[in-house]
Formats: sequence, C-alpha cells, structure tokens
Amino acid sequence: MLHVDLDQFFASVEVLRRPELRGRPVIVGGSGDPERARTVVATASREARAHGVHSGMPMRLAARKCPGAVFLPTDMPAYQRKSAEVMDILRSFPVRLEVFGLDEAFLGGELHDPHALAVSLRAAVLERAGLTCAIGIGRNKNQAKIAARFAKNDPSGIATLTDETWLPVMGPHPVGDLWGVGPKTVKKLDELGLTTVAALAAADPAALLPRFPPRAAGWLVVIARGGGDTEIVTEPWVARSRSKEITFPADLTDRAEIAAQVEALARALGEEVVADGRQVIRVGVKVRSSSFYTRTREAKLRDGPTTDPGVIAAAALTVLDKFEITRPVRLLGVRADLLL
DNA sequence: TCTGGGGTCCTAGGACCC
DNA sequence: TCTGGGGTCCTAGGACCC
Repeated sequence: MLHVDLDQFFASVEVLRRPELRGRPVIVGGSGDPERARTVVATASREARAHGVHSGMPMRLAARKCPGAVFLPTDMPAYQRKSAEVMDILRSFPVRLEVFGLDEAFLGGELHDPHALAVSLRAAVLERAGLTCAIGIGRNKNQAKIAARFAKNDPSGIATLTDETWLPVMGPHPVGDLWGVGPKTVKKLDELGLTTVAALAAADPAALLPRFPPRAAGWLVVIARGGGDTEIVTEPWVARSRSKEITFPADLTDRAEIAAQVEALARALGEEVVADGRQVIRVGVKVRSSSFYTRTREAKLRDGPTTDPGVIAAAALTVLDKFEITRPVRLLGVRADLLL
C-alpha cells in the first residue's frame, strides 16, 4: 500500500502558473487579502512555513510573521483540475488507485518493489505535472499514511513502515500522532493513563470502555498496533452531502438579513447540486454566534427528493425558524444531504 | 491574531410500530 | 394497576480530517 501526498498543494499549483513566484513565500487563503478579518491560511509554501506560517493560522497573523509573502485567493476550480491531472498520471501505473481528497491518494496492488514504484511515481508526477509529493509505504492505509509524514521530512520523499518497524518507530510517539486521534481523544486517553502509542498498543481494549464506546475502543488499539484498512476503493467517490457557509466580516443582527443570507446560500447550493445531477433529500442550517457557540438544525424534505433550488431555499428558511437567535451571528451555513 | 470552508462517520435519544 | 423486547426513522451533536 502506498500513500501519495502532494506537497503544499494549493501553493504549488499557484507557483506553477506564476513561475516568478518560485522560491518566494506564498500564502493561499480566503480572498487573498491578508488584512481581512476572520480568514485563515489554507496552504503556505515551504518558504512561508519557514517563517512559522501554517494552515489554519489567521491571515493577519501570517502577514505579521511573513510580511514579504505573496498572498493569493483560494482558487478551488484550478486545484480540482490539477488534482485530476495528477490522479490520471498515477492511474497510468499498474496499480489500483483510491483518490483521497484533492491532494492525496492510496495505491495498492501486488507490488514486488514498492520503493522502486514510489521512485517512478514521484518522477512521473514531477515531470508530467510539475509537482513534488511525499510517498509513504506500508502494509495498510494506516502505515502508509503515517509513513508519508516521515517521507515529508526525508530528502528522498519516500518512507516505509512495516509490521516490524511500526512499534519501534511509533511507540514513543504521543497518541495524538496517530491518524484519526484528535485533541478530544488524546485527553480521554490521557485520563486513562495512555499517552504514548506504545502504551495504547499494549492496552486491553476493555480498559478503554470507561471512556470510549466499544467500537472506538477496539479501533484505537488496532491503529496503535499498526493495523488498519487494506481495501482500495477505485470507484469514484459519490458525495453524501454538499454545503456552503460564510463567516461574515462583521456579525449579523438583523433577522431579515439573516434570512436573506440563508436563502441566498441555499439557492446557490441548490443550483450547484442540480448542475451535478443530484437530488436533495434533507436540508440543514448552521448558525454560529459571536461567542462561537455553534448549532445545527435540519429536516428531511417531506415531499421527497428535489432538484428545485426554490424548494431547497424554502426548506432552509423553515429550518432556520427552529433557531432562537438571540446573539449576533458570525456564521451561517446551509447543507444538503443528497440522494445516493 | 481570536478561531475558514468543505467534508465524513459515529453515537445517542426519542418517536413510533409490532 | 406502571412497564418486555426488537426494530426503524429522524434529529442533534461530537469528533476528526484536509
């Protein structure tokens, strides 16, 4: 199993079409205005990362840390096109390919010399798409995915984990370094005295039951031991839902204005979904107040699946009525669940 | 410097039915 | 008269990922 992870994907695509930016710190995010409040960095180039800039950082802080950087707006259509190009290159090899987001893929097959394959893949992606990538090799997705992180810090851009090396390498790491273990899970594991991968790997899943549901407990121990999924799904991904949300530069307080924004979001979302040939079965609304308190409400469409943006907008407004809005509104979002 | 946008999957409780 | 067991659907929220 191989995991291919494109380096600083958004920033690299921007540099490709603006060669004069090569070697300069490039920061992609929001509208590209570093002074605009409530926006964050989507991707920072290697040069910008050297200044301490990283994904998720507020744009204004990034601008302070790296005043000489070039700031660019996020151009998703461009990244989607480039992603498809790279995936086609990967598919030209005799492997099974699972697309895993815009900038990642898993490759599997009967690989006699996975390292040699990784070398060839990197060369092909660089020559034919102009992009660099890290490649992790493992016996399953978990191992390959984590190996790709090590590959990012290796001059060869390739790293391998196996059943034999997993625990010696990962054992000393904090549990938060595991794929799928976030801050909340780290805290709960810590309450059980499990802070390292080695400790979690040695644990009896039953010991996690005071803090985790049975399935989660079993899964955590499996991934800590270097186990994981080995299935490659080559069928194109069919989206389960689609959403649109906006964080406003200044909070909204007027109820009519809030409703108008929800309606506009729902209509735009509906038009995109219909353009994709999908049907909406359920509509959800998200409201985040100025205090960052976030709530969602949703409802199934009573009259069945629809392709009518007007119906979707009306449903969103009905769902909005379920909220008691007492605080200024920072964010509004609309989500559509799609018929499979 | 306050904290984006777009997703997925899981869990849990209540309604409702037999 | 005071309380079964199983199942599905719906909704809300949590957690995580890039």
